[in-house]
Amino acid sequence: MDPHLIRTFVTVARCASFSTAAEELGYTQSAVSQQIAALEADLGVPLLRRRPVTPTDAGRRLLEHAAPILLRLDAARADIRRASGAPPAHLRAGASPLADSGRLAEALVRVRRSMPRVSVALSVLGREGVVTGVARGELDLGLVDGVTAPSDPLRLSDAGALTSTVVGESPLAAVLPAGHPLAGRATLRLDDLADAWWIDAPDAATPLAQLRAVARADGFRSGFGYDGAELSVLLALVAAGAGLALLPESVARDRPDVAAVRLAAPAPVHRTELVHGGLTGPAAACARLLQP
Amino acid sequence: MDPHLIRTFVTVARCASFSTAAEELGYTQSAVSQQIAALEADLGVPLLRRRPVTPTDAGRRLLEHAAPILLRLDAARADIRRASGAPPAHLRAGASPLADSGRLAEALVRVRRSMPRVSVALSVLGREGVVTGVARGELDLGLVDGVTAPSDPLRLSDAGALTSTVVGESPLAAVLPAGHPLAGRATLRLDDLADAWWIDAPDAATPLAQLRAVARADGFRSGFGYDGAELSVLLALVAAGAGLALLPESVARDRPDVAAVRLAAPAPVHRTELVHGGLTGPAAACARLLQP
DNA sequence: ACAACTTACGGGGGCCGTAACAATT
DNA sequence: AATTGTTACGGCCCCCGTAAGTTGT
Repeated sequence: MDPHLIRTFVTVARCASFSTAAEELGYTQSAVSQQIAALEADLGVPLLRRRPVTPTDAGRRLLEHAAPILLRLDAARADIRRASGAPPAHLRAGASPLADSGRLAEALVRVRRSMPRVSVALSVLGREGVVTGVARGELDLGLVDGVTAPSDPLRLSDAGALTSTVVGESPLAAVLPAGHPLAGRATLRLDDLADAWWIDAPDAATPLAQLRAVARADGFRSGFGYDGAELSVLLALVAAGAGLALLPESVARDRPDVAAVRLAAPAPVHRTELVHGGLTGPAAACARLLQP
Repeated sequence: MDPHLIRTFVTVARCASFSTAAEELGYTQSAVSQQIAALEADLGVPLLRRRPVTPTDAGRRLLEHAAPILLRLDAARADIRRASGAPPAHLRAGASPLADSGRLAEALVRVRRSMPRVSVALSVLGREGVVTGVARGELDLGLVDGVTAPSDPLRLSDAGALTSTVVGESPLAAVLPAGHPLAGRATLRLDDLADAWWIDAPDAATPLAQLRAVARADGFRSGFGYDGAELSVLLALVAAGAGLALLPESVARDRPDVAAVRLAAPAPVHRTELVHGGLTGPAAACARLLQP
């Protein structure tokens, strides 16, 4: 189970082709063929059906394990690099779209003002992207948002030695078209919304899987997906009747075509957490500015 | 970051010696020396101080990552083996000391009675041991106990594709010597016990770290450790005044020398969960018998 | 001086590339 | 027939073992 082999296996499965994967990895397709054969021999199970190239059941299992394994490996390397070596002269921050990036931006500017020699960069990525970026050491800190029961930690994908602290919470609201029958209500219960139709927008809104976990209920069907992270697009979709979305209450203000109805207590909350793998140098200064 | 190298590194660090590790691994100490050198070259950091052999900061970081990484690798292999291949003709079960092993034993006996050709084995291990055993495929199912807030999952070490279901809960009690000033109370609050002295018995009682996490408080000091899993030994220690222990209420019955005082609501509970990596064959039958 | 880790060096096995082969469309 | 994956073979590199070298106690 050489990570090297896992990596090529993942690539082959994604490309659904030995030759394309070989090109992408800089090998000959013969080498790739041999690597897959070696992996299958090691595990004693065929992982791919050929022509067309499709993962077997065993292969699908391996695919599920591959990403976390490779991530942990990268995270370990990054963590070790952090442990030794001078604190960096730059600050790379990441934020998921619904995290309070305004506050982060302000903190970054203040850091740069007080330490003019450090270069600062901010990236907005999906939740996964932020967490994995921090884990891999590509980001010095990240602001990730999510939905949980109050006073419960966010369930982030586990990459090992990451620590996270709460930097903000805000009430959640179901966002619906302005004319919707429920739009007049003062509050709503999450359970009552399980039967509604939702927009599946894992980056721009609350992922439906997270929603089901928090509500401890199935349902939350979706017939409409949105893969981007643009809030305005999502709100336009809601207004057009594509489905509902669960968002922090504040985002729906100043839009006449949608209505936000706050969830009734006991309700899950929208929380943003600061994620990092050990704060040193400029990142530590930035983190201090983000504390309430 | 070849897993092979990580493995030897862990062994060397544990043995605090290249030569002893080499013997244990079946290599020459020269080979081990070269492997460590290769790993250090790959990471660009010294991992060990020599003479005496001691991990550096970076090495300590790697040690923390190593176990989860190697576990996940093993877990992936086990998961793939499970996915392909006939359901086994045996049933290997594990339980942590405070899990309801009586109920498990009964279920195992009934399984064996209805399927006389399957061989059954039961091991009592530490909590970690059960979870890792199931993850590695050495156990078909495990019964693990722990302490959490009600309606909160047990926080098990993450090895990937394991699923767990609740099979039982019982109230928690602080166990104290019979003559203790608090022994007469009807109930106690966990917060009030943070300043007491506790027995650090991670396998036989609630691990103190878990206690602090549930209580959301520091404290729970310890001046006395017990490494075994024997409940009678632990209760004898409590009776002798070594410290307090948090246990399911039932275990302290029939012992005149200790008193169990139930925790006042809202209190954490003692819960045992069934852990498995996909139920097939006899394991599925056993799991059905364990459902309430 | 000894114990223990490192370095030098040689052999063998594994890994990749070239090229011929096989199988599927 | 063309495309794509497999097998055969040869070279190179990596890895381990032997043995000499170095270092800290």
